[in-house]
This record gives sequence, C-alpha cells and structure tokens, in this order.
Amino acid sequence: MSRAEAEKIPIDDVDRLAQIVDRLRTKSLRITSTRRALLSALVGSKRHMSASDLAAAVQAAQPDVHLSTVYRSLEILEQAGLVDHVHLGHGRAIYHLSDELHQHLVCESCGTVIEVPDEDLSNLASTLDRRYGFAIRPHHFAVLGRCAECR
Amino acid sequence: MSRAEAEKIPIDDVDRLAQIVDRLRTKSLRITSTRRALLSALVGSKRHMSASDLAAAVQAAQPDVHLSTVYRSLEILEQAGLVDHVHLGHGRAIYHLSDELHQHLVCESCGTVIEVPDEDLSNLASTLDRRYGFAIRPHHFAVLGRCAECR
DNA sequence: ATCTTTGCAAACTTTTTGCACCAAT
DNA sequence: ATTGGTGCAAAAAGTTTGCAAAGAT
Repeated sequence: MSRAEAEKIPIDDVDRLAQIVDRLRTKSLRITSTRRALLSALVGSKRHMSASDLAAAVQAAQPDVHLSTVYRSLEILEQAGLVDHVHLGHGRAIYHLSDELHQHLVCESCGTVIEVPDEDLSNLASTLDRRYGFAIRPHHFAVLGRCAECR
Repeated sequence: MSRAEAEKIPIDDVDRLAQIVDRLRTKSLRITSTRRALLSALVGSKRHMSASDLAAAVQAAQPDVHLSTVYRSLEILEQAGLVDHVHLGHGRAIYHLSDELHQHLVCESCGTVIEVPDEDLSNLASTLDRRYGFAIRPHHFAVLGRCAECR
C-alpha cells in the first residue's frame, strides 16, 4: 500500500491544536481535557479515524474516557463546525477536522480510502444543482467502488 | 390492508414477477414461498424499501417470515444479481430490483429520496476512472445533500 | 434422500440516552 | 454557584450467525 502517500506534512501540530482550542473558547464551549485529547488525536491522526479509533487514541493518554463521551464530544465539535464525519457505507463513519476538505473514494474490495480534491466532484455538484436544485454535501458521503489494484 | 386490496396486483407486475422467478430457476436457486413473496414485495413497491419494510410487506401475506430470513434472502438474491442495495448514510440501507437502475439523492433535512438517471453520474465516473483508475459503483451509495425545497 | 432454506434466539456493531456525579467557568 | 460535561450501564437500531427443524428438488 505504498501508493497515494500524498500526506501533507503537518506545519505544527501544537500550534494547530492551540488554534482549534481557541475556537472552542471563542464559541464559549468548555475546554475539557477530553476535548483537548480528542482534538489532539484528530490533529495528529494520519489515518481515517472512526469513533472507536479516536476513543482508543484518547484512552492512550486518559484511560477512563468513555466511548460515549467521544461520541458526545464529536457531536458538539461538529455542531461548532470544527469536525465533520463521513459515511463510508456499511454503517461505518469516520471523523476529521473540518479544515481537511477532501472527498473520499472507498474501495469495497480492499477497504482502501483514497482522498481526492473537491474539484473532482465540482462538476457533479453543479449538474445536480442545475438539474434538480439539489445541493450536495460532498464531504458527508463516500464514493464507493473498486480501486485500480482491485479491478 | 384488506384482503381485496392485497390481491390487486397489476398484471404487468405479475409478468415481471414470473420473469424474475424464472431467473431464480435458471440459476438453480430454490423457489420458496418466502422468496416469491419478497420478490413480489420488491416488484410491487413504490417506495424505497428497507429490510424491515420488506419484512413487513412479506409478513402481510406470511406472518411467520422472520426478519433474519429476509436478510438472508436478500443476500442470496443480491449474489444472484437480482437485487441491489444502496446505503443512504446513517446506517440505513434500501433494496430494489437490479433492473431498476438509478442514482439516489438523499435530502438530509427532510429525508426525501430523489431518483436520478445514471447519466447524471457518468461524468463523475469517467473522471475518477481517468484520474485514479477508480471504478465507482454508483448504485451502491447515495449522494447526500439538501433538496430544492429545504434549501 | 439430499441438500438448502427457514424460524428462532442470541450475538454483534455502531450509536444514543438516562442519570447521578464531577468539573469548568 | 451554576451550568455543562463525563462515566457508566443500558437501550436502540441494523445486521449477522448457530442450530435444529422444515421444505424444495
């Protein structure tokens, strides 16, 4: 799986985390150790993280944090516009910071998630808008199919 | 639902059901009353049917059919190429006959499902193929967003 | 007669909720 | 002090599975 490693090098995770935590403050949301750890996990994560992946990451630092708390925190962070989730089909969802904007292609054979720029969906977006008045929410669903290797 | 109502099945639906049942025979799959009732429900359904919707429809005629049987039957019919399912996000899936080919737009505000012709996705399909070698499986995922009325 | 399908119960996965306690402001 | 967050247990919601009995060929 050596392909598609166009991962960005984080500028400065610590700074980024501080910025995001500031946005919590701005919105008068409480800054708790759980939220800090959760945002830290999101900032530091290279992979696509499910709720239980995130719980595991948070629990590495704070073992008592409960999965239900992770869900509740994610929901609040999502309402605050800091986090988004994407449905990958078959019930699973993954979470990431809202400023990481990209579309997800999911291979149904090998499970690989390919990130592609929004631009690849812009044509679809305008077609559906024009023809049906439908505004797609491109980061909220994954495009399912088969990747080049599995074909 | 009265009995008279339940028996009022349009003649072309009867034909269509017979054709599909024939395809079961062709594939050496057993023709059971459950499968017949399930396919009948699919042929007659106007709405988008979840597994439990289908179970309810089947149970109108055969009360003892269990939901797990519906799932197993759907799986077999899907392997046989007669049925497909689509993930609508948030865990729900809907089922329909394979010859009903269309894409689904799901409004996240009101839940409405809009059916659009494949053609609207063909552009996306070729773009993703060309750029990433990725073959989308367009009938397997829904496009989420907001419909004209909810905007 | 054989091999598949079914009903049932129970497990599983992911997410949500009620409640009493604890923590951030 | 007040309001909101958290741990825990338990419940939803959707789907899958093991097994013995029933059914299709």
